[in-house]
Amino acid sequence: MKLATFNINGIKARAEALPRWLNAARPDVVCLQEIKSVDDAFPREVFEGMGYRVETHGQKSFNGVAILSRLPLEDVTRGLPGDPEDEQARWIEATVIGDKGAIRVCGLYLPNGNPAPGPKYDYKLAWMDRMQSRAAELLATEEPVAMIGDYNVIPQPEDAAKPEAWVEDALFLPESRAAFRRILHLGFTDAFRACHQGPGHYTFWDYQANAWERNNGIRIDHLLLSPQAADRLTDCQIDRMVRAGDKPSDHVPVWVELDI
DNA sequence: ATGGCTAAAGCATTTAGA
Repeated sequence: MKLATFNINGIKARAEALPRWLNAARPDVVCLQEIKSVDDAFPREVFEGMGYRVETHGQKSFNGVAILSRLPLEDVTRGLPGDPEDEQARWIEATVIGDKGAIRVCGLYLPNGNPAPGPKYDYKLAWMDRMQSRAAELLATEEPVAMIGDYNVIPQPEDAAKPEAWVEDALFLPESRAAFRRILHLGFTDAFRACHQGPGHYTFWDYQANAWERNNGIRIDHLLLSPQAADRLTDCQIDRMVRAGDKPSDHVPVWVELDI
């Protein structure tokens, strides 16, 4: 099963680039972030025509997540538990039925949190606390689980081309990184780091200041696997050249191959 | 502190991203 995450930065703006990548990469399942669309405006027919089931959790203008799957989906749920007041569309879950078994897939768009300190940063940390609770619940099932998406966290200095530029940013502050590690240390595996070590691996390049041309990137899109999923991991790659295409998102896809 | 760019809402400019 090929499972991918891709922050597309607007479904309308990616009307050409997203189908182009799907046709080339042929993922079985992809979790999308920042669809920036209400559910009714999502062009589901385009993807249904390519053989994908479409499940969206959108809102007007900002945020919004979705799951596209060529495999059957069961028990789709929308929203991160723990705060009934939270109206931001950043979390969707579904059980994907693979050839050899099932996996619970969570698609997430973790809050940016800038400027820090401030209410947006407080929201980010509170959201990560809620995510940790949900992650612990899912681990307790002892089933394969993948939590994949835009985490808006740079885990380590080697995950940024210029770490010194991020020291006061919500993506790299010690509190953000500690909250990320608390989730990881419940027992999840960072799929990319299980397959690749060292610096120079990024998933986001700013549109400004020729960041792509200078390879001034950061690694903030992650796939975290429960032990039962990590045991089935055979490959993980960043599709970095998508950033060089026409009208690209500022993020690129990251995918895993799982023997499920 | 800002932000050289991009997207969305909506029609001029603001908000948000990271």
